[in-house]
Amino acid sequence: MYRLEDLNPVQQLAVVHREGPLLILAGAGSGKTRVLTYRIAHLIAQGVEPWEILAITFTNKAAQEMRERAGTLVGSEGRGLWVTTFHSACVRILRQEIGNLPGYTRDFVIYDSGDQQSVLKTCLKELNLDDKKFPARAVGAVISEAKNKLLDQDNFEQQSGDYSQHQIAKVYRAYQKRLKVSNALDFDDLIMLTVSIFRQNPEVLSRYQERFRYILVDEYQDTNHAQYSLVKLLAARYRNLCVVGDDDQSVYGFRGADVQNILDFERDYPEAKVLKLEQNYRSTQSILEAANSVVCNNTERKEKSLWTKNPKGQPLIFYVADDEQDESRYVAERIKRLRNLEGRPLNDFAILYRTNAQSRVLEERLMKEGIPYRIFSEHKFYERLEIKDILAYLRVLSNPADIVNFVRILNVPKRGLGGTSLAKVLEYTEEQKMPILEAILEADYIPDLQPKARKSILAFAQLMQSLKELVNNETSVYKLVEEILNRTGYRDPLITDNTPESQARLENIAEFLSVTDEYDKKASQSKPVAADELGVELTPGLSGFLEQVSLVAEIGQLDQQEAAVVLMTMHSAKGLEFPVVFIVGLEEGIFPSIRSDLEPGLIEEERRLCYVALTRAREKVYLCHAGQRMLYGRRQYNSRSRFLEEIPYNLLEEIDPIDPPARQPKKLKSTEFSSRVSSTGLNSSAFGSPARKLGTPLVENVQEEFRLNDKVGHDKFGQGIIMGVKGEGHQTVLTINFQGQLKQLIAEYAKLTRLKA
DNA sequence: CCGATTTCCGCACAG
DNA sequence: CGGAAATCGG
Repeated sequence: MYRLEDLNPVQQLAVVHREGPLLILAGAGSGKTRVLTYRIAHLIAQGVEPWEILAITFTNKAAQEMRERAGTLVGSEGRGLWVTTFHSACVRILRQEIGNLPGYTRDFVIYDSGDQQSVLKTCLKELNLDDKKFPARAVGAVISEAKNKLLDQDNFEQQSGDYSQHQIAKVYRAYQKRLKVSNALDFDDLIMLTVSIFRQNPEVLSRYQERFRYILVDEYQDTNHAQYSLVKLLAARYRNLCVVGDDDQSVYGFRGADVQNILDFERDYPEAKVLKLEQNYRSTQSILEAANSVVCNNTERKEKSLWTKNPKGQPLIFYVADDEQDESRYVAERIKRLRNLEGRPLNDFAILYRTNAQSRVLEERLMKEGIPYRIFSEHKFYERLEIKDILAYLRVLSNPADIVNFVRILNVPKRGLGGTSLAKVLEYTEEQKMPILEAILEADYIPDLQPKARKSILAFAQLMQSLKELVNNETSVYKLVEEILNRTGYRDPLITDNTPESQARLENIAEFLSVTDEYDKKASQSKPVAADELGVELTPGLSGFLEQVSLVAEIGQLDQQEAAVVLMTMHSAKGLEFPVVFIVGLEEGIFPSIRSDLEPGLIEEERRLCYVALTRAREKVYLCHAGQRMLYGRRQYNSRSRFLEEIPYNLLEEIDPIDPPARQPKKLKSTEFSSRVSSTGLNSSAFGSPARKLGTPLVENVQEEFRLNDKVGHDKFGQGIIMGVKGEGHQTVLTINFQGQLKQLIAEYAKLTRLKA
């Protein structure tokens, strides 16, 4: 059972709000998952049927967490409730409504980005496009972007202007054609085509509108246009749409997320109720204040001010490293000391970086120091070569038209069938317009094949035929995979090899087998009983298994409970929290990334990322800057990240209080922030300003008109207290706390009056 | 056709 | 620098 008393007043309002649109602006650590799950429980308690509720998240992890937490609140009352990702919801709808998409059957397969890539390469070759001018990756990105904007191949062609766009429009068309031949959809299609079916078939849409009378969307700031439209369509009738998000945490612009969706919610739904969850339960005041003062430099954002009842905590610690080696040494050393001095377990620590390339040095250091660590999101289980191979067998068996996966396995293991034979097979398949797996049964009629190749293809065809019988006899997935492995001899070369890599592959295969076994067992229990099964219906058999795999992409991570420091990008840290957080590489050109210099708006996204990173921490934040850094095989000299300058000085300390006080721990001198080295790595003298060493004061006579903690008055913002002083003379920038609202003002222009304390 | 060698290229990323 | 793809030679 759930208790409303466990929630703060605003959270309660969010939970009990019943009819009509609701926008919940949920700051970092404000208990939004709690609100969402309680809201689901409350709706059900108020008599809403669970199957009338649709809760959408972005990641499987979030969906699973929400399912579990909702499950403990409502128990078996939750049967029929949908708590899923956008993609998984769309797949379920599409399996049902695929009849509205000519050319597709319900066995359709989902192509991942790798599969997508190989289809694109074929298309580019077919159209004789220079793959230097049109790299498959880039073209794929354009097509994906188009789909996220709901532009199908016709719309895209219409709105394409220059030559290059017209060429891409051709590729787009060819690409869709090839997907259809393979009875395949890519991830972006799942959303775009669901929307398209809804738009073209009002009676279909109507059924779903009637069913999902209450819709909840998590991380609404991350929705792209297609997802936004999908939600809008579904909610159009009952308008019981509750969206939760934080515009300050929108960091996925690069994959089509549009912050405007959340900013415009009140325009789309004028009757919307808006609630702000501003109490943070996670971080210390210092951390929160630092995060706020960084993000308040952004212009396009909803005003909000996070606060907390938590203690002030210690200042954020700032370390200037010589280079990336020194940086990693510092991090490792700090972790060791905090473990010794404060008895912290390894799981307390997270190291966050901007790009994956930064992880290696850290890894090497941790390894050397014997500190157990775990890299979050190394490449995905289902994307490993051997797993993809086995999956390719399964996919072709389930969908005989699947060309990409056919190509993948034709010569795996080695059957002496290379590009030449493959081309002939493909040509024949295209002419005959039949599924490729059926085409090769007629290998005798395929022209121009070498006798050896012909024989080999026929043998392969018969092998697949025999495996297909197993599928038809509803053999368990486990048994099927075992038969594939045995009959193809897939593991033989790995066993012979006996290298560490081949050993790892064999282990992965063994793990895959246990995944299939688990699936067989789970799916055969017809009723979802346990609470954690809310919203997951497993179809027994191969197709159900494949769907699960396509949508989940990551294997249940149960065995990763062992204590270890975690390393991850700031992006993947979103939604997580740690007692101690290290943020490394605070350098212009790294973080913020080099690209934010030119593209407008990008810097604001980087700043939000900084906000996300800082607010992951509960107790302590360590910030590192390296004066020089080896990256991508070249040495870079970067100046300090502007984000460091945006944190008020009184919240930063350069000497960690856990150090023995050799000298008095000093506050950072503001002058140390004013000098910058140009990001080209050359010193700035070439640009007119005199070369000088970092740390040397720029201005000799500092007029200290305003000092920390001075009380000041402003005719617009009222009374405030100075939280930070940065820069000198004309450039002095003050960070002022006006009743919880942090503002950064230029002292010279702000017309401030000094008040007596 | 296959393995070895060279060349190329580089943000963030779930589904 | 390191991984993936392209190219070369047997």
